[in-house]
Amino acid sequence: MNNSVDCDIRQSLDKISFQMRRDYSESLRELNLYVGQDKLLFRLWQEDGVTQMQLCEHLKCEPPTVTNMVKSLEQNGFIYRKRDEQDARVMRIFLTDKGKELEKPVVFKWEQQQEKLLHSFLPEERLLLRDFMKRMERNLL
Amino acid sequence: MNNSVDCDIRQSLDKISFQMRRDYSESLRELNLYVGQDKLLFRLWQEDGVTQMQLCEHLKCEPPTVTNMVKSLEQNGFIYRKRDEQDARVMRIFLTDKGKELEKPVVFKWEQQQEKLLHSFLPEERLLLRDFMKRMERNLL
DNA sequence: GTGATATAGTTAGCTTGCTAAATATATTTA
DNA sequence: TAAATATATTTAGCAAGCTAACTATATCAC
Repeated sequence: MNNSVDCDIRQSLDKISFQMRRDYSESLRELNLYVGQDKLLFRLWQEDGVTQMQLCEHLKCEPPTVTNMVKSLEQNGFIYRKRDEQDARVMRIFLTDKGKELEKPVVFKWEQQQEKLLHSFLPEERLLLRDFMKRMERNLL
Repeated sequence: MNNSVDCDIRQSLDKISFQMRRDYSESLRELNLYVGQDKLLFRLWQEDGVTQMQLCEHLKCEPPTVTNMVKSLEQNGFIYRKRDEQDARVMRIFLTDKGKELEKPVVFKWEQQQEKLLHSFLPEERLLLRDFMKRMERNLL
């Protein structure tokens, strides 16, 4: 029954991603963030003043999603928007001090979550698992 | 750098679940379903006339989420609601014929998705992968 | 039986996601 | 130069999720 193994894998993946998202979401609420906003901020920690279009590409989501996320993050004082001087269509997004301060605690939460997910895995198992994950990732392209 | 492997695994998992959800969501639209509704229907295919509370437990989500999903599925004619005769607080959910007919095409879509995710994996790799997934699942409890 | 508590479900309002359609600005083309 | 097209963003409205607060019904305790 090859199929039942496949089915187990799909269901397990489903449970893991659901549970991770929920746990992580709850954990981020302590920082006054919603799940997904950390990924947007991560792009800004790498390079400040990025356009919404660039955020779209990084988050692999559609423009209206970015509009909403940016609006929420701006209302909470983590970022601010500035219209580009060369091209009046584009909005550039900048971190406030409050937004910059989130980097360390967010990265710490990522590490916490990784550790929770993987604590029972030996180093060589982690390498193999990474290989499997990357292969599945490619399969979905 | 054990940490960079862990980080890769978390990010990869994130990408896989995001992409799977998106692909699957798109695929379900052909059946006029939204992602997540299939899981609710699955519970009803196993046992018709279940209460909303039981759906909550099965979906591992909160009561308002079920209220909304049930409302949407009812409006689209896949299920209907009936108040319990013994206990006037509880709502029992039943499949319509239209809802029953979805079982086969939905299961087919699950199989399609499994195959897409795993097509490059050998049978023994799938067994090992399943083991890894189950271990991660347990780690999150 | 009356009052307190527990249970089932709903409503309101927030988030991330989406699509379709609208707006504003740039660029290209005739 | 004027019209057509392309690009960046926003708005409206939908879905799954959530929490907090509410309603309605049951049950338990006195």
